[in-house]
Amino acid sequence: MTIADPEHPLYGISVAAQLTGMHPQSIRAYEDRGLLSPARTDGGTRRYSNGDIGRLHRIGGLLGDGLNLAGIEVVLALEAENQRLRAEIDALRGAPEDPAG
Amino acid sequence: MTIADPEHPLYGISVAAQLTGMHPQSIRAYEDRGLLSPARTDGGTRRYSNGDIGRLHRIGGLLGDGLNLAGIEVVLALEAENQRLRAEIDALRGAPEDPAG
DNA sequence: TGCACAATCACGCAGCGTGATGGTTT
DNA sequence: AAAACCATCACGCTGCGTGATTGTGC
Repeated sequence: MTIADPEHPLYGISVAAQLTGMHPQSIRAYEDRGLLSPARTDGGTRRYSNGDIGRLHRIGGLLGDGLNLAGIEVVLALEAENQRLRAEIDALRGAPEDPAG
Repeated sequence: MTIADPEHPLYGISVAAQLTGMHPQSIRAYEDRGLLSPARTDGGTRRYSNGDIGRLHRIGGLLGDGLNLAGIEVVLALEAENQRLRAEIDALRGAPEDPAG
């Protein structure tokens, strides 16, 4: 069931805009800054996955906190690394490998 | 030798400005934003430690990368947490508890 | 065929740097 | 008494949101 994959391309940009409360132009600007990389159709139209929507929500939260795009880029990278470090700690402690089972 | 303590208050704001290449007004603005908390004399004059200077250098680096103050606040917190997580991993791996011995 | 999309330009608002001012600490 | 400090105001520059435009994909 690849359709349930969080990275499966599902939405056009206007739907992504509705789901996130963002302006389509803003979403394109975030992509220009490298904050996300949605899939594209053969013709070049963007297709957003649920993972992309989640990432846009995180971006919107950080924007609401007053961060600019340069800061959001660094923060997202640090948060990803942080998550990886926490997983490593769990593994070293012998915790269950995957809480989602 | 408390004088060697990296948190020992040493410099006035103009010296801190020289050491970091920053404008004194900017340094005060960073403090207003909660990015650092230098010591104060009884009269209220700021005194910067070497730790404060290092933090200002890090702030300057992030500013050079285009981050705004809101982003720098989040990044510094994430970097501190990141460092703590790495130390925890080292400890779990049986590395020496304190490299400074 | 029509509607949504792509890419680009223009304008307005807010954050930040920095100079100026007047009073206080060292 | 002088020099450095404090806090605050004012102005200019830049990043970002967003509307308008013209052409293309679905």
